[in-house]
Amino acid sequence: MPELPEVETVCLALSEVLINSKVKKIKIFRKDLRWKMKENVKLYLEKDTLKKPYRRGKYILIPTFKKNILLIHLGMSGQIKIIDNKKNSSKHDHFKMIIETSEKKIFSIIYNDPRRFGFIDLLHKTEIENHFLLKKLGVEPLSKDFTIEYLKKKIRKKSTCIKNILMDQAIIAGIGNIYASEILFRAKISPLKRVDSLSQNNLNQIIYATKYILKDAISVGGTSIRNHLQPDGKLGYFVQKLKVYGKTKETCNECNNFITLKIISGRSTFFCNICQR
DNA sequence: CGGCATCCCTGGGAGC
DNA sequence: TGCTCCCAGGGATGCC
Repeated sequence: MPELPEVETVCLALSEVLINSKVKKIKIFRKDLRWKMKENVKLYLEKDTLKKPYRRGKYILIPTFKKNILLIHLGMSGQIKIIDNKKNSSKHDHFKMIIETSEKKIFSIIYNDPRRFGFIDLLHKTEIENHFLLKKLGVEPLSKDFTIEYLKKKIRKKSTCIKNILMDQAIIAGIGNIYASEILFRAKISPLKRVDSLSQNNLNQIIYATKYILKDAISVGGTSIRNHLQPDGKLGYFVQKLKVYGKTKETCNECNNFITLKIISGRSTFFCNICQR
């Protein structure tokens, strides 16, 4: 499921219950996710108290009072569930954290991931800068640092198409396959357009569209497709606002031309070949 | 170095 | 209904 807006939605939902919650118990059902989960996740986290979660790219980071950080990546199929403590665990629940909130309520936080492309890690606050996954990440697209100067610098000497740039986590952190298509439709630029042929105006359109689409998606709880739900079980309504993603049997709402599907770097890419140039 | 293919894993939907 | 095939929102790795 999870691109930046979905991960942000998860962070917001976790913030509601996690801040100042005490970790009563950790249960690890499976360690072999994308990388093997370390034993210290359980050792260090139990009895610690959690602080406000935040997001970096598609990673969720949950700091603790003992200056550790719980790092969660949802991969392709990972979900966080906030549920009643008494509920039985389901298939593909790999990690469970029982917490007691500052109001003495008990919840289970579940990490469920059928494909196990996700990852859970625990690191000390000081290790954040050098973490092998986090240190590669590019700019936050919703931050002030995502500027035309930044983008120009990053695409200099590159010849690949703009869609690959939007999806490159080392350049912009958090955009995945759905939002790359939606952003480029909004910007009216073809996903196939080589970055060395983009005008100043094109780059500005891309930056504007990126911020617009991501903010809009966050405001409605992300996109629910393929069973992905928000942590409280609610749907994310951006699925109703998708203009091109998965719409090959439908027409462009601007020009009535059928939406085109093309595989770019192995990923399905949707666009209107009339409106997007 | 850049760009692309391949691989990790399971489930759901399409098509027969 | 049941089987097979293909596809899936991520990202590291290895090859050219």
